[in-house]
Amino acid sequence: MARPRSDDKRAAIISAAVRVIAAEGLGAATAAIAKEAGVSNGSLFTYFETKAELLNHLYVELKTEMAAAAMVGLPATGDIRKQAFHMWTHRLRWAASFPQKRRTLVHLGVCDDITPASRAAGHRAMAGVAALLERCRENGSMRGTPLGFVVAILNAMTDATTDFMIQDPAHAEKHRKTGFEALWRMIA
Amino acid sequence: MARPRSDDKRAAIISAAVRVIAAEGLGAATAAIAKEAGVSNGSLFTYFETKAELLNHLYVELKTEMAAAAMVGLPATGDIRKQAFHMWTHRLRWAASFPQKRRTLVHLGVCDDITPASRAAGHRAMAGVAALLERCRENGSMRGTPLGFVVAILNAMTDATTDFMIQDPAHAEKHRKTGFEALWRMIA
Amino acid sequence: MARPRSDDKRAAIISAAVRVIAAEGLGAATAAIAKEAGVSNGSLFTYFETKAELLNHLYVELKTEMAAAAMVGLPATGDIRKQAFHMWTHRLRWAASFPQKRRTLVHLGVCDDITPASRAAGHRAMAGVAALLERCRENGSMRGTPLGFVVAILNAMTDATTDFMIQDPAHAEKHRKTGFEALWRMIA
Amino acid sequence: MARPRSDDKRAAIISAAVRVIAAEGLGAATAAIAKEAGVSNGSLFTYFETKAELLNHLYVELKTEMAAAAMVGLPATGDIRKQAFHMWTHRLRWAASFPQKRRTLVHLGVCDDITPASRAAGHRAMAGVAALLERCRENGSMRGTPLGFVVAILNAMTDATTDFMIQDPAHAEKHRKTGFEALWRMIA
DNA sequence: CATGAATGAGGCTTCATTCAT
DNA sequence: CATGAATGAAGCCTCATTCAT
Repeated sequence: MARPRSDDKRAAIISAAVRVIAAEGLGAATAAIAKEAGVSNGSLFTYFETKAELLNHLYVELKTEMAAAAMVGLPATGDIRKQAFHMWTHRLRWAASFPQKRRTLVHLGVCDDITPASRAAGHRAMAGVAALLERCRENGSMRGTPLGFVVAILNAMTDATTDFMIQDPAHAEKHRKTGFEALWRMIA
Repeated sequence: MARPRSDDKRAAIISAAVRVIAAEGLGAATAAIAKEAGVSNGSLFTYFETKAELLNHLYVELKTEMAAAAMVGLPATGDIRKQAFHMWTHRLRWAASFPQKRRTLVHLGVCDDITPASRAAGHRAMAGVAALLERCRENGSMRGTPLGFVVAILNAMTDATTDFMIQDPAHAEKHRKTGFEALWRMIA
Repeated sequence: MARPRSDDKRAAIISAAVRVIAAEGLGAATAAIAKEAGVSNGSLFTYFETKAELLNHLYVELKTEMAAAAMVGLPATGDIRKQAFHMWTHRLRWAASFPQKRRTLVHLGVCDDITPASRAAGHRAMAGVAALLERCRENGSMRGTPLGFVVAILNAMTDATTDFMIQDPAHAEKHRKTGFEALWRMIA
Repeated sequence: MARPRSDDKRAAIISAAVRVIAAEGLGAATAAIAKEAGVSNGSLFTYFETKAELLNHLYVELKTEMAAAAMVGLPATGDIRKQAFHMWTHRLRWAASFPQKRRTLVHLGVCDDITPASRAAGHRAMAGVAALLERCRENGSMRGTPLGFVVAILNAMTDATTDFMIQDPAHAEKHRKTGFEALWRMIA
């Protein structure tokens, strides 16, 4: 039944795209991505019909991975603050562990080619995070405001903290804590 | 490095660039910008030797304008919280009044062509804001952390709040206040 | 040169090619033809080693079919004018009944990939028509000129008449007759 | 006022297109045309925004030139048959003198990129020819039929005759006459 | 200096054909 | 043999930048 479409190759393209886009920005040539993936120029287009489609998949995939990383191993029960800190820590750890992924995600966040559908998928991926956040703020100062706003603030805080951890890696650990305290003061 | 004749023309190019980049992203063609500015194709390059140079000037100019807008009419004396709120309000107002400038600035924030020198200039433009912030947090919970971190958080909060005011304009006023309260809880 | 298994599949490809080329011109992708034929991408190339080969077969086949259609049911004896009119009518009817075939044939008539051999085969397929024409003109004004020229004129007249019947279908019947009278005046 | 758009260059592109398309068909690469015209790749697109636009201009230009050639030096008065023969002769002479132009025109006649507007312009260019034809047939056997049909027949006859003159150049002169007699019998 | 034509290096995508399954 | 993924050479067109006028 012919050579089946290879999941490996698809994954190779996606991960090559992360590397190349992190290095060159969204202007990165599809040819460069294909080469980095060890795949022919045209093959890229059997996996993604269009550069925009590749970008959209990348966006959803990275956002999903990030959200999953944030929630992995979350203690099912226990102090809500502890849970929130777990999420915060894991999300920052992901950003620190995969700086190219994060950088690419930042690029994609501003990219005009990302469709509303992809943005929506990104939001859905964050559902778990949002739910956790909801419980954090349900008795706190932000109890009245739309959850979306709180999520936006979380994202912004995460980005700022990450940026600063990268700029000043010597005190990364401390910045992580400071960031969380600030966040907690805000929402709880 | 003779200064080109017309400052008007230069300004026209910059403001055209804002409009075109807001609409089309950083991929906007220099020719499109020139046309929007009512200037010839080639003239653009007598005012900016390179597209990258134009982008850098744009970045610094917008960042400076934004910072200035935030500080304009700041009551010289009086309650620090009131001053901070003034700054917060004016900065958000600027973002709301010039959505294209804001959008362009977001694009430029992620652009690889912006040099470290330009980023530094952007920081310098924010000196007044930073000083105000310093006074806000000098007795607060974030007293120990680098000022840069606090500035980063302010920027992130501003962006998130602006995004949400745009998404949900019906309650823009309320979001502005909510955002400020959250910010204040964090840093003061 | 083992004959491939399925004559059906071969026929499916040919008839798909007619449809696709009629719609998209000679630039039609082999993949599109294969898909329309319900056959895999690669299979097309076990039936026709090359796109050019497919086009050549198509050319000969259509030309042959057209010639056969023109001669089918030709009264063996009787008035030569009546025979000629029969041929004329049937040929036009074929063109009207299979507009895609005709359109494709027109495209192929100008295609650089059609070999002299294929053109020759096309001529051979027209032998019956040519013989009939020979009898038409043997006592007429064109008695001295090469038969090939007369055939060329017949073809040209057929094309022009068909074009006009398509353009102005309300009077198709009348145009057919007008065309034949004109032809007859010319050659008989 | 900058280098003005050069009519020479434009003409060079058009005539290069004729040569290249005559040789390679409509699949000819724009790059090949540009090279043949002694012009850069991209320059072609300052003169014709699109390959299709080039093709359309080519079509109208060639059709117009052909029609003009047919009518040039037409005796204003005198025998209508003589006038028709003059037109016939000059048109065939044009086809013989510029075989590449004719060949390209044949290609373009079947090209899907030629717009209805261009076809209409082509018809307009043939207005003089059509008027002459009208006078030829006004008392003849085709007096009742639409002029468009008669024009179509003329074109078809011209093409057939040209083809045959090319195939059998030894008797070109004779074929021209034979063709005209046949035409005259048909329409007059 | 202003203008806009000229340049040519790429960029994205398509496609005939090959080849692993 | 059938299948459809793989390949990579083009193709069309865009664009930053240069240069003739």
